[in-house]
Amino acid sequence: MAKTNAAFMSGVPELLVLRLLDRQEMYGYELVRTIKLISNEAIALAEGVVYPTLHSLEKNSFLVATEKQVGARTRVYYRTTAKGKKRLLALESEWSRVSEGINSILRRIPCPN
Amino acid sequence: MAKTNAAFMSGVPELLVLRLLDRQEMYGYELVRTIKLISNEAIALAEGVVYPTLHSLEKNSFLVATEKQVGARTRVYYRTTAKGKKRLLALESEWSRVSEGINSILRRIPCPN
DNA sequence: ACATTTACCTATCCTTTATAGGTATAGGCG
DNA sequence: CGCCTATACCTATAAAGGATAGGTAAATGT
Repeated sequence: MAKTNAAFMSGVPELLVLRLLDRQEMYGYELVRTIKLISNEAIALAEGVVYPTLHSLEKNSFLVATEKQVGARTRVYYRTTAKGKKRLLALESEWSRVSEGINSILRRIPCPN
Repeated sequence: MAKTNAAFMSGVPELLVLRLLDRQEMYGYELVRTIKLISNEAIALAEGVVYPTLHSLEKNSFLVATEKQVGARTRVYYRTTAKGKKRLLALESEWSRVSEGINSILRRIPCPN
C-alpha cells in the first residue's frame, strides 16, 4: 500500500516513465523504486499504476520491451522509441505550459480582505 | 468548445477556483474568464467544469454562495469559508510537493546514449 | 523454516475532467 | 424591429486513467 498522491497526478505516470526510460532502459520494479527515490519521496507510483502504464505505452509503440534473464529470473526492460521520444517532448512542453499557468496564478499576492 | 487541457489537470480546477475565491468573491462565469486570462491562456476551464466544481465545493462547505441582483439578472457569488481556506492550504502544499517532485526528475540532465 | 524483498501481473473501483448539450437575459448593430 | 453575440447559469453522460487490492513466484536474509 504505497503512500498515495491524491491530486495533480493525471498524466504524471506517463511523463515520468517516459522521461526515465529515455535516459536509460529500466524495468518496472526499478522504475517504482527510482521514481520514489529521485522525487525525494514526493511521488510514489504503485506497481498497479506503473505496469499498466508500461503496457499501454508499449501498445502505442512509445516503448519497446526486451526480456532479460538475470539468473533464473526474467526482467522486462523498456526503452523509448523514436515515437516515444516525440511523445515525451510533447508531454514535457504540456507540463511546463500547465504548471507555469498554475504557478502564475498561485504566485499572485492575495488581497488582504 | 473551450480549448482543452489534455493532461495534468486533476485537482487543478479545485485548486484554482479556491485560490481565486480566497482573494475575492467571484461568480462562475467570471472565474472562467479570469482563469484563462491570468494563466496567459495556458489554462482554459470550460463552464461545464467550473460550475460542477463550484457546486461540489459548496456542498462540502469549502465555499458559500450569495445571490446578487445585477439589474434584472442574478449572479451567484462565491467565497471561501474557513474550511475552504484550510483546504486551499492543503492543496497548495500538495501542489508544490508534487510539482517539485516532477520538476526534480525532469531537471536531471539526460544521459547521452 | 520463515519472512521479506524482488519482480511481474490484472481486475475493479472511483474520481473527476471533458464534452455537449440546454435555458434565458442584455446589449450592440444594421 | 430583428438578429447575433456575450453574459450567466445549469446538467447529463462519456471517458480516461489513477488508486486499490488483490495474486504468482523466485531470491534472499535470518
